[in-house]
Amino acid sequence: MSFEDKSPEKIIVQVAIDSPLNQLFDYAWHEDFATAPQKGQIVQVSFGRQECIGVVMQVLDKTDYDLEKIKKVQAIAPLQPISSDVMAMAEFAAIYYQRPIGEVLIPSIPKMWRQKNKWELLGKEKRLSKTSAATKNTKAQPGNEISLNEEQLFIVEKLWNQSISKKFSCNLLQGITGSGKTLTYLRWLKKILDDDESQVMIMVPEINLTPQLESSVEQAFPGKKLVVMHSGITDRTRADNWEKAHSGKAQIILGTRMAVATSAPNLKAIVVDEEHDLSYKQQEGVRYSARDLAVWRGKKLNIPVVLASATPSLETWFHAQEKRYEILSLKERAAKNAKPPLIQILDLKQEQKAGKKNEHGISEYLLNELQKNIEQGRQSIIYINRRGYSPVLNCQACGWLSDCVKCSAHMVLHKITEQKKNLCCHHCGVMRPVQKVCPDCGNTDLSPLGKGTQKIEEFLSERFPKAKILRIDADTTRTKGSAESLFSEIHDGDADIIVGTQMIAKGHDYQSVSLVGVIDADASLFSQDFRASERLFAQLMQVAGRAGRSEEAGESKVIIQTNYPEASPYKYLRHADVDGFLEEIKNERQLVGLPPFSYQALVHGEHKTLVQAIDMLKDASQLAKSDKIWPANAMLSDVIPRAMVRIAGKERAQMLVESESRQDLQKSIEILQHYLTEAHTKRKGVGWYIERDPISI
DNA sequence: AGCACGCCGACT
DNA sequence: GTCGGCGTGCTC
Repeated sequence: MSFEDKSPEKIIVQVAIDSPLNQLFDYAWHEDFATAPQKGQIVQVSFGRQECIGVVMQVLDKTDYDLEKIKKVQAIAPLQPISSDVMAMAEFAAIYYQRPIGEVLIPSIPKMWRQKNKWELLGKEKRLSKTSAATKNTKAQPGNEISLNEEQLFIVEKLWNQSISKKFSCNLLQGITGSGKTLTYLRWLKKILDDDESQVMIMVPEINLTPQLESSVEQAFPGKKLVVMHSGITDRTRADNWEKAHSGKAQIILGTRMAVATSAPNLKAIVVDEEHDLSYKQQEGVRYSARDLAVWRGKKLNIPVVLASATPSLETWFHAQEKRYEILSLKERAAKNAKPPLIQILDLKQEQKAGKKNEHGISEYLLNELQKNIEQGRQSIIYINRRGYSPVLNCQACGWLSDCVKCSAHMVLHKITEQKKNLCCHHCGVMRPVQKVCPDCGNTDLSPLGKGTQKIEEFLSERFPKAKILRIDADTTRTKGSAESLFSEIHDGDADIIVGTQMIAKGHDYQSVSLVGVIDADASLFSQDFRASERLFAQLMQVAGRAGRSEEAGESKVIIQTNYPEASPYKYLRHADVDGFLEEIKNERQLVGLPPFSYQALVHGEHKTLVQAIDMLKDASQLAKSDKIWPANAMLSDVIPRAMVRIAGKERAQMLVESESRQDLQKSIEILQHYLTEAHTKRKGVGWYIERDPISI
């Protein structure tokens, strides 16, 4: 090659790379490439001393960078460009969540597609194992469709009309447990899929907890190709599934929050099931809300979006009230004769006054109900949202508590075997054997304070020695397949009592559970977080829904123990009054100007020392507020230590940015980002990030 | 963020 | 004499 080659007509592409640098990098399009560059193409480039993959963001005929230093694109992935809606969504998310575009886009591409040496392998068909499942699926069973009730049919029709009109619309599909939300939206999607080209996306909170979901959705669409996208599948499967969606070969994309960025050329509908679920919010890296992005994507594509929930998030519910979203309610229980469970709020103070016993936090009344239920051969659930044996170990002589060295949290006592107990920090994961004596005073009488699932399990097995008790929490479901086998034990009727955390509330139908007992829910009433009561309500509604899903269960009862029966979540739970509850918290929020009546972003800072973390945020805050273009409408709070100051040895501080105007909030976080970047260079070891729409503050 | 280069301390 | 500590500087 000679210097005459430096023709000015060189094609330049701007490439997004997975790096924290907030910029694109210019590369020359290799003259040997047979095709012209296109936005969205996945390419391999040399970046510094490393080889990495990038995405073409723009095609230009010149560069502002030094032409001498420009490198050539090395290879093009054997794939179509990423669909334009995903590209646009990534560009939006990069600005909205204040992260470089590459950090948003590149991680959404499966790992194997990010390795050039795997490209060829991925083109080849895998072994036959998975294809047999597909063949099984083609065995359609026509006429086997469950017939919908009038309410459901009406909604299917309404959604179908939206599909025909080819316009964006967002729908809140609100219906109590057992009202057939899933059945309803599946039927609508099926109509869409009558067109062989069409694709649909279904998002669910945590698919690993509902292994049977995949097959049940598959059965709903005989002859159609379904792929799943979640963290529980192998890299190879994920790469294959992504490609099938990306190329249009798969019609149904079922997955968790990560699925929202799956490229799909013919997407015609998006469903976000259990839209209120917090797992839609990514809590590390780019802290996006998959639900919000799904709505954005639907709008971009001019297709209908369905947000389904029995207990919608206040944000979604409010949009529906304000007529920005269409509200589709399912008010009837689908199964005839299935009666809603009786919800009792049990006042523990009254019980105590009446001299009733309360063993291990379970009232005499609840114990008696348990006893009755066992005698009748029915299943019961005891819900306690705390895993482990006991939340803290305490020295009664000197008051020592089992605190974690690296975190501002107690270490939780876990029973490993009958004899052996460990202390474990739920925040940094540190685990150590429990000491025999108090490290401060040498006292040998250390006692566990409070109770978790293990302690309740232990107590119940002493109290009901003949009953079969199963515990379901993060500890018993850690290994692959263990959740599945536990749940099938329940379905087979092997368990009399199920003790568990919120894990038991998600998705599963238990046919013969007729008693749900909630113990120790009060703690979240006093949380700093303004969303705590909303969460508690949703959670309890969901566990309550586990009772009486079928006629088999007969008269079902939900007993919620509390010291504060007048607290609003309990008040509305009594009559399962979702709208009443949401109306009340909406009014509260309006009064104090909290979301959805304002928009928020939380600026996090972290460092080994709290002072440094705080100072850094303070500096940025000062600079930002005195900037000429700082919006008058944007409020910046004081810098405060986080509720949990220390995690894994890092001290954390925060400040809140709030505005009634979305645009002004955007403006202000851009200003803050600018100064943080400056301030950051002046300090070493200080980390920061801006979290848009924080779920807990 | 990676990954280099670069210039000072305890080891075969 | 070298391995390695992490300071700072760059990535089209």
